[in-house]
Amino acid sequence: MVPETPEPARRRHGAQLESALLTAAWDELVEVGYARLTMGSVAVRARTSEPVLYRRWANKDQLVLAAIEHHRKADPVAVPDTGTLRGDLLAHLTAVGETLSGFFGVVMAAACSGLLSDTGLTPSQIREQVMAAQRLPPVRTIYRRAHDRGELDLERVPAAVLAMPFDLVRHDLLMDMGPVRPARVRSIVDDLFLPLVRDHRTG
Amino acid sequence: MVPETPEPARRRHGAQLESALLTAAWDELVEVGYARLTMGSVAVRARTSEPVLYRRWANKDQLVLAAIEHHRKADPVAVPDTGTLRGDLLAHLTAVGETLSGFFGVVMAAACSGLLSDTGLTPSQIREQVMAAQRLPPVRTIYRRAHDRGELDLERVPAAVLAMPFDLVRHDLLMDMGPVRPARVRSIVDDLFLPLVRDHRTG
DNA sequence: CCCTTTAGAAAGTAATCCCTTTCTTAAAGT
DNA sequence: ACTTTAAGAAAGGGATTACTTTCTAAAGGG
Repeated sequence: MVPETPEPARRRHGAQLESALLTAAWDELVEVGYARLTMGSVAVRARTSEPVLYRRWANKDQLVLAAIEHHRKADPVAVPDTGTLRGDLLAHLTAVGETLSGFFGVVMAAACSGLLSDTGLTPSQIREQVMAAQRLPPVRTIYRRAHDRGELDLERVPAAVLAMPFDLVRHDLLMDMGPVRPARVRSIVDDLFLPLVRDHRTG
Repeated sequence: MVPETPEPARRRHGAQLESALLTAAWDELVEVGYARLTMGSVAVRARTSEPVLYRRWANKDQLVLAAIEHHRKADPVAVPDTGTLRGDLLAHLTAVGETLSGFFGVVMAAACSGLLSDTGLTPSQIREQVMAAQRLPPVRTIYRRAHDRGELDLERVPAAVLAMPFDLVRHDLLMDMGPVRPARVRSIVDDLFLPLVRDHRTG
C-alpha cells in the first residue's frame, strides 16, 4: 500500500522563512486589501501557522508595515543613464509606472483604513514615512545630470515644473491602479515637460 | 426642584432625519475611516439607534455609498465666470481644492479597504462610478468659454495640457488629504498651464 | 550525537461588530 | 380624535478575528 502523499514536511528557517512570510503578506494585501487581510489568511498563504507570525511581529499592523517595507526594498526603481534628459525621463517614468503599479494604491488604502490604530500615527504621517523614499531622490540625479550637460537650468526652472512629471505619474497610479501606458508617459514628457523646460533654457 | 435636563425627546422624521444620518456617516468616515466606522458609532453620532439605520440601508456598505453620494450632492463645485481663462481656472481649481478636500482620499480608502465585499464591484469600478461626475464636465465649460473668447485653441492644445491642472489638484488632494494651498494653485496655472497654452496660440 | 531552538498544528479566549428582535411611544396622516 | 407609521432604546445572536497557549518534532549548532 502506497503511503498517501509522504509529504516531506520540510521546515523553512531564518531569512528564507521571513521573506516568504512578508511576500505572502504583501500578496494578500494586494489581493484582498488591508481590511480583509487576516493573520490566518497570511499564515495559510505562507503555508505556516499564526504563531510563526506573532513570534516575529507583535500585531497585524507591524506585519503589514514590514511587508510594505520589504516589497519596496525588493523592487528598487531603475534610474538608467541614457545620455539625454528626454531619454532618462522616459525610461525612469516608465520604470516608476511599472514597478510602483499597485504600490501606492495599496499603501494609501492601508494607511487610511486602519493602520493608524496601533501606531498612533495620522494617515498623513504614515504616507509621508512610507512614500518619502520614492518621492525625490532618484529625480534629483536625473535633473543634476541634465543640468551638467547644459540641457536644463536648475536655477531658473520652477520646482513645480520639475515635480510635475512625477506628480502626474503618481496621479495615474493612484487613479487607475495599473501601470501607466507608454503613450501617456511620452505625452507627459513631450507635450508637457519639455516645452516648459525649453522656455527656461540657459542663454 | 428643577427636573434634571428635561430632554424634550423630539423625534426627527423623513428627509430631515435621513440627512442627519447621512451627514453623521460622512463625518464618521472622514474622522475614523471606513474600517473603523461602525453602525453603532454612526448611530451614536446621529443621536439615534442602529435599527433606524437598518430600516433605510441593508448594510454598512449601502450606508457608506449613500453617505458619499449625499455629500457629493450637498457640496457642488462652483464654476464661476470671471471673464478670463486665468481667472476662471484659479477660481475653479481653488473651489475644487476646497470642496473636494478629503473627498477623494476618503472614497479611495473606502473603495480599497472593504467596500467591494458586498457590492461585488472591483475597486476600479467603484472609483469610476463615484468620481466620474467630478472628472470632466465643469472643465469643458471653462475651456469652451476661453475658446470662444480666443484665449485658447481647443483644436491645437493637447488633451494632456487641458487635463493637467485638474490632474495635479487631484494628485495633491490624494497625497496631502487637505485643501490645496493658494500658492500651489497659482503655480499650477502660471508656471505650468498658461506657458503651455501660449505655445499653441491661434495665429 | 546531543541540545537548543523554533516551525507548525490544534484549540481556545476575549473582544468586536454586523445585524436582528422586541417593545414603547412620539409623530404624521386623515 | 383616532389610526398608522416609524423613531429610539435595550438586548442579544452569530460570525469573525486578533492574539494566546500548548504541544510535537524538525532543523541547525556544537
